Amino acid sequence: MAPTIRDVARAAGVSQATVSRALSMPDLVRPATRARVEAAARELGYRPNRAARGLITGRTGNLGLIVPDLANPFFAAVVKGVQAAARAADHSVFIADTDEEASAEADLVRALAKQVDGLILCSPRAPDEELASVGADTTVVLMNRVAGDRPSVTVDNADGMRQALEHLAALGHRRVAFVAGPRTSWSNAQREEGLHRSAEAGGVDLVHVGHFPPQFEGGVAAADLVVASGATAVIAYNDLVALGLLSRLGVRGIPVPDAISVVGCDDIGMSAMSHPALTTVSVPKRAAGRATVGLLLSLLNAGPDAGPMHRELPTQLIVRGTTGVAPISPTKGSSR
Amino acid sequence: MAPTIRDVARAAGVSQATVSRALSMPDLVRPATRARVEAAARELGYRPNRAARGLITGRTGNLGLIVPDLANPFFAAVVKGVQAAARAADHSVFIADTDEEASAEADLVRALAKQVDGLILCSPRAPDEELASVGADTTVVLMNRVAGDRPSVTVDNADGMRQALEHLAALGHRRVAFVAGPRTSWSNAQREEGLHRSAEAGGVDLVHVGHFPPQFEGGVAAADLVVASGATAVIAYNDLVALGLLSRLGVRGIPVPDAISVVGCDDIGMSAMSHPALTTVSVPKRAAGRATVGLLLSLLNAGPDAGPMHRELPTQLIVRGTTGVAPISPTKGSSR
DNA sequence: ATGAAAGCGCTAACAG
DNA sequence: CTGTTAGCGCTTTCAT
Repeated sequence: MAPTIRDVARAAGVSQATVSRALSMPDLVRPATRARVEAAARELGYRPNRAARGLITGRTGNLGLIVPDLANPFFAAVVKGVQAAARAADHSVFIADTDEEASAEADLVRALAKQVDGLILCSPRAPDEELASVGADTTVVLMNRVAGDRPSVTVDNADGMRQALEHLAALGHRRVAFVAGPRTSWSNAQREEGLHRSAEAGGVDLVHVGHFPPQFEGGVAAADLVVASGATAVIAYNDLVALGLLSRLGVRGIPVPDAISVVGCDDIGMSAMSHPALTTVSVPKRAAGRATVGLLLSLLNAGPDAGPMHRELPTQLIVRGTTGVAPISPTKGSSR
Repeated sequence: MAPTIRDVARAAGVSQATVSRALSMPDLVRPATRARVEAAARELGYRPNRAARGLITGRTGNLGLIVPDLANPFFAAVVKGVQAAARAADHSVFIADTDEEASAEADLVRALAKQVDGLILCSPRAPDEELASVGADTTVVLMNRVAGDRPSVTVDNADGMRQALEHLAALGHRRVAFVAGPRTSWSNAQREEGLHRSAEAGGVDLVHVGHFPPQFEGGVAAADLVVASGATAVIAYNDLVALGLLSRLGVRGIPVPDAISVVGCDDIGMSAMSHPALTTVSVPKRAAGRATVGLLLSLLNAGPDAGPMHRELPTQLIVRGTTGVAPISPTKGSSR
């Protein structure tokens, strides 16, 4: 049986209350007493039971994180950022994966709400209305999503798209395709919107290519549509899709970037490894994870008026090998 | 304030104990009463406080999972398997990432031990001695590692290597390199050993190429050594390394599989997407995660004599495009 | 500065 | 079948 605070109290010859104080509010006990308590605690290998403490303080020291898909390297990176920040603040984190199913989100929130001080919903797929009703009994902050006036951390998707489009325009591209991600993704909406604005401003034709799952396979499936669209460049919802695009273009023998330029989004590790390396809009994944934990913690510690409830992190285009000058004669309708 | 069991009891006009029973041991209360309780609970949106329950039952309903690196797709897949199985058993899971640092493992175990019913250490990097002392106060099961008589779930690494080597031998390869992973990885040791045995049996020369980090960069760094070794085929510690190998070979203009064959291990999603697609030893990642949760849960429910304390899952070679017949004149010492 | 006692939300005897 | 009582490990008044 693990030692309890009573054991320590007995060993140190003080009351439970004193042990409690010595350990969590050290300046409330005489140094000599504190030393005795600390010695006894160390001796016995005492570790306070957080659940019991939580029962009374109302704080569990736990955070929850819900993501659409852990197998997606983007979310894996976010998780690492969240982890690191939580650990630094001496919190543990529950992680749950919805498998891209919007309906699972509310369930998971309910399941976790009672066991955590706060919850991070990363890129939630549920519609705004549903999101609004969720998590009444715990603090929740959104990441990669804005909904009502829920606190949130986002990245500047629109600006990233602007950078990408200006880069392509500067290379002479006048017809650019966008391979859209999940319909329910807020980031996708942001990216589309940013793209439309920039395309208009820059006199670029924007071709919208269906919605595809945010995975390699999505890109593979989208590639032929992109080619047929006559675009000389394509921006993908994310790097996974861009990589799928690259793969299918390779199979069809369409040279990148000579015949068509490709831009991804997120800058997952893998994208630097493709051949040629993928030009992509880098998103600060780890930093966003850390920032979200920071926001959540400040909310918990200082209440809702502790500062700004929204934070937006910058994005940055990274030019690598998949973008080049537009071909003289666009590959309109055929690849020859 | 969230409703407590008292609120429900009052609303239903029964005692707390009856509510507790109605909800967790339904057959101990009269159907009519049960219905009243259930109605009241639903009405109030009552959700039992698991921490409070845990305080008395000694069961938290939480599991802990510690992995070396969430950004590694292999572990991401494992995590998904663990997640799914835990959720099915109505358990939540704490996940922690050690960043490949062996010393972080013990700390994390200590931090989590009190809050979980059991802990899964996935591919722990700590030495056996250290592992033995860890987790006295909670049930821990190992995954991808055997240490003492700790319960564990592993995969048949040696057999996977055998399959890979026999495949290569059948293609005429007589000199095969192995790019080793982390020195502290048990899986790596298993793979090396399996390889040595099979190489001896099959009359194949095995060349051991240093230890490299289990990442893309590791493979990039190893490629030139492999080429210089005169091997006509190479087996990598894992797919990430194999992909790095492929990349560097591509840069050097060495055709795969014509000049050299490449085999990976793990079968992470990405490996089917390379060009050519990677031949690899598939490891049942999700299934291993599920099996580990199963073992842990049976340990918790039925005690240490509930059945076998070790499970080994099979591995399976998947032949794709990076392996082919050995070149007539091996690329001994040079690539021309 | 320290101790005694109350109680967080829940379940487990033990009566009835 | 159901209510009463005790108490899990801890923090927090309230005394002293």
